Amino acid sequence: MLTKKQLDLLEFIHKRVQRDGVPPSFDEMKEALDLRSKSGIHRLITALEERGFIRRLAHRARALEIVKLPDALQAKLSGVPAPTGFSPRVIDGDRPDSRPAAAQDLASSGAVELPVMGRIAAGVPIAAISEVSHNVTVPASMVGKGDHYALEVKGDSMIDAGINNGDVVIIRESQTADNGDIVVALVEDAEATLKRYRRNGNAIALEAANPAYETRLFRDD
Amino acid sequence: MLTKKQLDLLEFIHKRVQRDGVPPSFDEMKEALDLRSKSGIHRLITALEERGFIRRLAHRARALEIVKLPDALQAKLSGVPAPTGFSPRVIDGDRPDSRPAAAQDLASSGAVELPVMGRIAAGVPIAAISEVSHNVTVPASMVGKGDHYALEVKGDSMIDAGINNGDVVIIRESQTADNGDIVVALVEDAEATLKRYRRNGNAIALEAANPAYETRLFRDD
DNA sequence: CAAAACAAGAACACACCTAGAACATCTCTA
DNA sequence: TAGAGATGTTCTAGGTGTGTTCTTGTTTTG
Repeated sequence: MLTKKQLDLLEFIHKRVQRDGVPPSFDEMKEALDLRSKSGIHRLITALEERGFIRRLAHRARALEIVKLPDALQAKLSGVPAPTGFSPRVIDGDRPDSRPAAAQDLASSGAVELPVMGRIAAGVPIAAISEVSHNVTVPASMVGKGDHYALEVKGDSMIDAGINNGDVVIIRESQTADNGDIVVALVEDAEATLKRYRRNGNAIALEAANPAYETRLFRDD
Repeated sequence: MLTKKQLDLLEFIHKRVQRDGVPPSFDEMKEALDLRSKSGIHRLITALEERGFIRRLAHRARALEIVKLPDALQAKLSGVPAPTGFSPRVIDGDRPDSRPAAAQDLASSGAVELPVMGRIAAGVPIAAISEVSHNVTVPASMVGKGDHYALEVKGDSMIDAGINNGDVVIIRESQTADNGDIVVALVEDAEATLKRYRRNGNAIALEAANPAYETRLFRDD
């Protein structure tokens, strides 16, 4: 999936994040790969992003994040013997309730099972999400790193973003959101809606992707 | 499932990814199989992709990835009858004995694998559908009775029906269509488009779900 | 606010790569 | 044994990956 250079760069980024907790700048990557120019790095980064290995924010310093590692690299870095090797990693028996072990099992066969946590309003808010209603199986390619779950969308407020009434959306759990991300917004602990997130100073805007709905503004807290 | 040549190639690719972390180029594969031309490799790769053993990005160097290994190869390489695909990011090794491969895993977990037969234009027609480009795994609940396949939608002509550019649609093969059904229309044996079907007497209308596109009318035959 | 740090990307050169048509064999299987 | 499919080969076309130099514009920081 990746060329040698791309793999090298990914490995370097990963090491730096491990060591410093901060991704390297283009200049540092340039040095690491022994290049004389940053624009080569720029293209490699673009290629990695295109292939889904990293995520990035445009025009932001060091704003990149490793989404997944290729199998080869993962084996190498973790010291775990090669995949075909016999590698019984025992997982403790405690299955975290809402994240079924099935999800992991299936990953190897191109599919992942995710819990559907009920419905969410894209227009009018609905009671907050809590219970697992059932599971759906989705292609593994839809799922990146981290914990995920699914929600059924009710309403049409995100229609311009290609999210229709009745669609099932896959949500990645995260502690942060970037401007323009579509997020599950939990407002006043009671209503959960799907909105586009935009922050401006200490104001937060939740926009619908449908002109018929208004943007809602909130204060920082 | 695979011919000898296909299996050989798959084995070679697997070994190289294991060793280098980087998949081989067509040229390297050509050497490995002792061929004088890369186009033979091209066909083998296509065959492997069609059968779901590898995934690939078009027009990208070395952009291929092994999705699964046939049982025979797996046993051979590991010396141990491994239960799943070879992907290491999965927790393997703690399975109740040998569950063969993807097919069964999926069947028991509410998922079905369907072939993606290329792209279809929702706006402008595209050459008729024929070849399998890769497979997708979908929830079993999306699939009813009969044969199904998948198509990737290109264009926006069905946007009002909730079908967006880039969506993958699941098609059920059928000999008949009712008024209002969305069908894959094969017109004059050359163009395949996604349209809403409507019959009136002996005239057939193919409507797009986007006011920007015109309804096309055909005679019965 | 200005300087320093950074990301984006155009343009050029060159090696490396993928896509696919066309034709001849060869090998199974109905 | 005919037909379909798999393979081997040759040839052609065109796109990609990388290294380099320079320029432009944005963001972060002191």
